[in-house]
Amino acid sequence: MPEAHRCQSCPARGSRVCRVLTLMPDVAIGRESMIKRVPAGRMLVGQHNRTGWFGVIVSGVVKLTIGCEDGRQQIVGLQFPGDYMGCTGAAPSAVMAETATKVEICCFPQTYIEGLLGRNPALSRAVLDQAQSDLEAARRWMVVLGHCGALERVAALLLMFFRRLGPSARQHAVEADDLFELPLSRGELAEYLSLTIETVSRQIKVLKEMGAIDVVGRRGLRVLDPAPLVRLTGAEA
Amino acid sequence: MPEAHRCQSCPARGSRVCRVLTLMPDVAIGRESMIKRVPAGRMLVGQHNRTGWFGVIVSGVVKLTIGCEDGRQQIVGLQFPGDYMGCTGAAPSAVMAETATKVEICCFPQTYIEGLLGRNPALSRAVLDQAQSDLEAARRWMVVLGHCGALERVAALLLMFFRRLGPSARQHAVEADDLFELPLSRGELAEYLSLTIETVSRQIKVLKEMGAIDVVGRRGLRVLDPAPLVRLTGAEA
DNA sequence: CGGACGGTTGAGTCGTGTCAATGACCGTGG
DNA sequence: CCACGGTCATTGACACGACTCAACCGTCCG
Repeated sequence: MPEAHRCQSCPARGSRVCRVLTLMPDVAIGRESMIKRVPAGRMLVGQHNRTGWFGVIVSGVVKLTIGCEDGRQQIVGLQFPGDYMGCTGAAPSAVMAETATKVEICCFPQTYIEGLLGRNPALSRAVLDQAQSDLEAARRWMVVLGHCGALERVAALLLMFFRRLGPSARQHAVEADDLFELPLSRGELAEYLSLTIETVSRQIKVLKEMGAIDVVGRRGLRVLDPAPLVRLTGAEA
Repeated sequence: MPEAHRCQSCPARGSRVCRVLTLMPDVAIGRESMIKRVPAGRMLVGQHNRTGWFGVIVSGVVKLTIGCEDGRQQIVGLQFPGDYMGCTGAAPSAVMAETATKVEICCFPQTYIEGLLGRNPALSRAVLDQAQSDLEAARRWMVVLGHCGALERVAALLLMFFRRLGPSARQHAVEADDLFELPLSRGELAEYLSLTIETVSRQIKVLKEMGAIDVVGRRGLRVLDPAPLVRLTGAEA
């Protein structure tokens, strides 16, 4: 498929990195990049491993985790469509990447991207911008973990999913039903929120009884009224 | 003072950004940069303000905070000598920067650095590298806040100060006494650790009774035995 | 249909926050 | 130089929230 076509219909085409890449005259995306399709629950980047590639997520959600000595692991970030993957830094990282859902990634070989970064300031600027916005996001999340109780944490996370994956973010606006699928299991929600599964479950129940959300099955979520969620996350207790 | 002299004796000269800057032939640091001297407790970057400058910390500690609606604020990061300040990103940030101690910063005008970044891939690479290592540090700290109890958190922070500010990091190795000064008050320690002042105080007492540390006055700290601190932070409970 | 897994619900404990009082440090002014 | 006051730090008693342990339930597979 010619790269013009592939990118034009790509959900990630609006991202900082992709905007720059598609504008670069000497980059033939169709020839250099490759769409990786990965099922859920697969490890993309192991601890202290370099990737060998650099990619932009086209669809799906990737969780970034750090493993603890006791065997448990904590989720320290989530990557959505448009975000890039694959550390461009030389230093090996303690952060691992694992697919939370089925994922499609548009991948370039690491060496190819490294060359581009050295030659093209606009690209490194785009990558820098995203790294800084990731950093900002991580710091804002630290505040949630620090100042907020269990209910507020759950509300903040569900609200985030609603905003990034909910019907408003979807391509087909015709979709009348505002039901969408959570990319994480209860256990993963707990790992991200630094809570136990039981507490997460209880707080979801509370939000349900408040009339803010509706839960269908294990992963289905409907936001009936965003206002209580916003109120909870805005005014940290 | 000629820039060669100033940089040669600068404590920050080993940092990624400075290494690149001093190697750039067209940069006359002495002409473009300016050493800012700021007393403790001064706001460097307010909320949603752009800085107008870009700088590398020469001495002192800067705390990065995010303000909450309830008036309280949380510390989300600390910047030490060698780290850069001043967001190069276009987006205004919710993160504020405030001096924790007396601070010296080697500052460049924002416009000057922006031009350099657009022209010089090595510099943007250096900035990108530090942004990514800041990101990694923020994520590792999230794990501390998430998985660790009060004692472990305090131990982790004191150990970090010991490593970055302690006698081993000092220029004059002749200094026999391993006493050093904490850059943060108890209240600030609490804000960084997401604990209360009282809890911080109690845990410091515990560490003292373990024989790991000795506290002199309000800010003096002596690490008598790093081992218990390392053990506490390594094996998160 | 039945097992297995993930999720929900309940009772009890422990840790940290809260509130309140005391104590130590460090400026200021006499 | 010392007395004083304010701020910061320490210590104690108590309450509340989240974790732990344990049982149950629903859903999704074979």
